[in-house]
Amino acid sequence: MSDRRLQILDAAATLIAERGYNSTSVDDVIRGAKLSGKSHFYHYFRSKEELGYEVLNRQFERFTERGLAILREPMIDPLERLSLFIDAVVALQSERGGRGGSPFGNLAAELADAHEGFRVRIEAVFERWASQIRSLLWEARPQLHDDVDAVRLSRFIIATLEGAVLMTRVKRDIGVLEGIAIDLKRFIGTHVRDGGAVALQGGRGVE
Amino acid sequence: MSDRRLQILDAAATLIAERGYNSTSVDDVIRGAKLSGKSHFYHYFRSKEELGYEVLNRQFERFTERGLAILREPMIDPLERLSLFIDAVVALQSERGGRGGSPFGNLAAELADAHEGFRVRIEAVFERWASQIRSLLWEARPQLHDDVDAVRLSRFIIATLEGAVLMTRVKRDIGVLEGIAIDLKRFIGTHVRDGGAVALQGGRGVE
DNA sequence: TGATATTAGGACCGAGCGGTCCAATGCGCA
DNA sequence: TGCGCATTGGACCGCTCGGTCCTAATATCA
Repeated sequence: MSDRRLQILDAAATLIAERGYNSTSVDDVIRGAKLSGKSHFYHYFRSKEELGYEVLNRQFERFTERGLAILREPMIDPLERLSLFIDAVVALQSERGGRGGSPFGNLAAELADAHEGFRVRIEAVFERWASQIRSLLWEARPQLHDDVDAVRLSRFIIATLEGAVLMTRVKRDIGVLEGIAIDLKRFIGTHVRDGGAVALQGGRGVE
Repeated sequence: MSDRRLQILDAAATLIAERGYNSTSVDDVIRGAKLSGKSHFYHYFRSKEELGYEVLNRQFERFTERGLAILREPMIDPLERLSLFIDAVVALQSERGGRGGSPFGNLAAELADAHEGFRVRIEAVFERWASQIRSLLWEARPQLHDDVDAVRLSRFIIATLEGAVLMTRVKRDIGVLEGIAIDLKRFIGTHVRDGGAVALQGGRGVE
């Protein structure tokens, strides 16, 4: 992948995260990536749609490196990994200063009904994310109650995190996400055999 | 409020829920509400922005009538009301066939960072919603553990529901929302003194 | 009947959109 | 030196956008 292509992708990713796909014009991307003109952009991408697809892929790659990687750390207890992963999501959002929500959730809300091509790609992203959590839960199954439904629990975790990031954006208050993260860990703890006191810190109401 | 105004508001609400605010043109609204032309529309609304604000208000009014009303039913046990409210959210989304997510969540994702006017209005909507849940939790406090944080729990409920509706939209599968609703009730149940077996049905893993 | 809103309908505006095309540069490499 | 590619820069296209303006037709009620 050429440098310029990555440069365009990064500029577009930032803009789309801030303003959404439709409200980010190709001219905005050109300005953001400091290209010389339209022809320069269309030298690298066939269309704005293609750009959008690749931005989504790249955002997921980044998320895989900076967030999901924690789920696969082999030396850490699986449930603690899950806790660290939730912390990482909070930290990632904190870095952005509350603005610019989840790159997936944003596109989902904007395009899920309007653009089938994006919908299926976003669905695939969430599925890959969920499958990572599922395999972690599988790894942790000796510590969990027998009747834990990994599919349902993984969806619950993702939905809650996505919703929490959205609320944080609206209220411009990272504390919202932090509080929900604590409660989410508590909920996961209720699936653990001994009550969840081991790996998932944060008892009821403890800040 | 004149009939025509309401007609425009309803048409716009449907379109904006489906396609978002930016992707709904004034001409679309005119076609949807069967107006004769632009001047006819601008006879009732000063701008598209004003229309958007009033659509948001109207959506919240509708949600107050059809959803939040359950939270205030005086003859039902508060925790059971909360359960019924969650069921109502599921039913509302089910009616829409999985498409068209939360009218608030959609606008939030699309406009929270880009348009301050919308952001503060959406924040107010979520705050009013949260306050209804808080006062219900206050009512239910004899049944709850002493250390339940009503502010945090109400935010958790809203975030999870919003996230779940979004996931349902992406996967086009109402079962996602139904599963998360069950888990959400279970989580609320963990805040109840006797273990939550009374008002909130649905034990662990029971479908 | 006449005065007054409301409704209808279309022409028009400046701006931005995604996208195409073209001509002129640099710039390394055989 | 000359070939080929990346880069620069701008003109241009058809279309849609939010919004304005102006003129009739139609309903309402004194």
